Amino acid sequence: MAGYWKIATYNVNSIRARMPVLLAWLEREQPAVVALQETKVRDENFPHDEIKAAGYYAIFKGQKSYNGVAILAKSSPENVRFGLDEWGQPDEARLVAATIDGINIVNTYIPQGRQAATDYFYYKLGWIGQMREYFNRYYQADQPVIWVGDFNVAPDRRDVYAPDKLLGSVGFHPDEHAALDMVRQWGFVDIFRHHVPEEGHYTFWDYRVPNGFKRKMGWRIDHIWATAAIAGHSVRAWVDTDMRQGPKPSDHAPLLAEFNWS
Amino acid sequence: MAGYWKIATYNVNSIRARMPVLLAWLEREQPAVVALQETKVRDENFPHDEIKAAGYYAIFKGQKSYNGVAILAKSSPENVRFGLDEWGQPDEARLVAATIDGINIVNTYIPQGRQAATDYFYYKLGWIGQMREYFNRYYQADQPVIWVGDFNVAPDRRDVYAPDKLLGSVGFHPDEHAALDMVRQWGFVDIFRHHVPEEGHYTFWDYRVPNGFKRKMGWRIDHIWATAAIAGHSVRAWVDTDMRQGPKPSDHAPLLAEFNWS
DNA sequence: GCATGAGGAG
DNA sequence: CTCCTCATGC
Repeated sequence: MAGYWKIATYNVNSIRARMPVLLAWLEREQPAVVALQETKVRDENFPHDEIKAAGYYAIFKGQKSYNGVAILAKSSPENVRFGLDEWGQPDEARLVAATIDGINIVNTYIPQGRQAATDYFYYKLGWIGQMREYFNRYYQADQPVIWVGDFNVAPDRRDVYAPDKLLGSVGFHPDEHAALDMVRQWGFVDIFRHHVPEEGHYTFWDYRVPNGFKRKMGWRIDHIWATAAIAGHSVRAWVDTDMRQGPKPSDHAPLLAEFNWS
Repeated sequence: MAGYWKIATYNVNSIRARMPVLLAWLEREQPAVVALQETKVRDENFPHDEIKAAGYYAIFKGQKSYNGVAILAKSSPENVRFGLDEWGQPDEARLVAATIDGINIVNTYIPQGRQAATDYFYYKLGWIGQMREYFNRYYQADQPVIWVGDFNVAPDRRDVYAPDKLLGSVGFHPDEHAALDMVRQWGFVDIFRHHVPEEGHYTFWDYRVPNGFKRKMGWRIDHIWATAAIAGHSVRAWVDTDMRQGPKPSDHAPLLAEFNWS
């Protein structure tokens, strides 16, 4: 519906490889805010001009090969912040925050974790845990805050294609669920789940699973979470799988939500 | 003109990367014979089906990454031969010969030579020298023979954008000229030169020269040479630079010649 | 600059 | 399967 304030999160898996798809989708969808993850590009190579020509401000922090986050917005972002803590982490290219249209946006690309019971996995759990401190440090739970991004965690059985088989694997592990739940309890509502209780809505399909998208072998690991102050204004949420039909899709699909917010 | 027998030579710089451009051009130009160089593909990955669907027989010999030659033809190729000598050279993916419509076609991708006074350069000179023996071994100079391909040599001052500056560099070196002239004297006419005496007609523009094509900084290193038996039937010859305007052009443009030959 | 492959990652 | 970097060739 025109007039609603719309936010999207989209793991592009390389913004440079995804530019034709991304620009066509921005043109069509016109969200007020787009949170991008895995831009995989150094800041000096970020396609700022093309984004600007599409009508968006862009704030971004990247590195070569891995990670990289950005926020695109029709209004100018304020209070821009990068990284999980104040003293610039090893991977500050995983979090970008800004205030846009009076709403506090936090966009994260949470570490993938590789394998349960590895250092990578414990690093991921610790990273998630620090998000609660992050929200405590910068916001209050009665403010309008939207936490979006690739969380690399599917919260419950409805969010993976084979919950019994996958339980305990990275992305659908009890420890991840516990860690994420601690952050949720700071004051978030899973906006997609709020509107869509049914199972089988995914945002990610592993390239290595043959025909994973067609066979509906996906994961819901990208999320839009909001505090009560704004969750009450949410109108709908959905996964945009259109671009998965076209050429050169990302392994993720965009997740969108609309709010009746001036 | 419809009815003329048309041959083309085209260094595709990877046939797989060039398929969209190549197919559109075949559809438009419909040559009887097309000699391709630098296909850069192993035989098992040669796009045989698409070529066949375009109405062409294909004979090819490739290797991974480098070299690779092919002949596409509307009529079935006979007496097919690969490599410079009978006992399968290290780089047999540089020469393919066949008889098509009664005309003996030899398609070569002559070594580039890298730097004057290196082993690579002397290898190139030796390779060119062996071409005279090759023609002696398989043909007689009064037969219809067409030698086409990327010779990696610009024969005279009209064939490079800066003859004074470039004289002595690889591709425009007196030793290359002498070697090539020995083969010419076996019995060949440079068909393009026969029709177009003017300078400044090129078939190759180094990708590394910024805007080389626009600035006309090219080389005429692709050739169609024919014995008198068939040179006398040649009607015209030209470089097709159309595809250089479109997306993803090769660093070479196709060279074409027409003959009034049944 | 534009191709190729190898090796690493997810 | 689809990205990345790096090395290599022209």
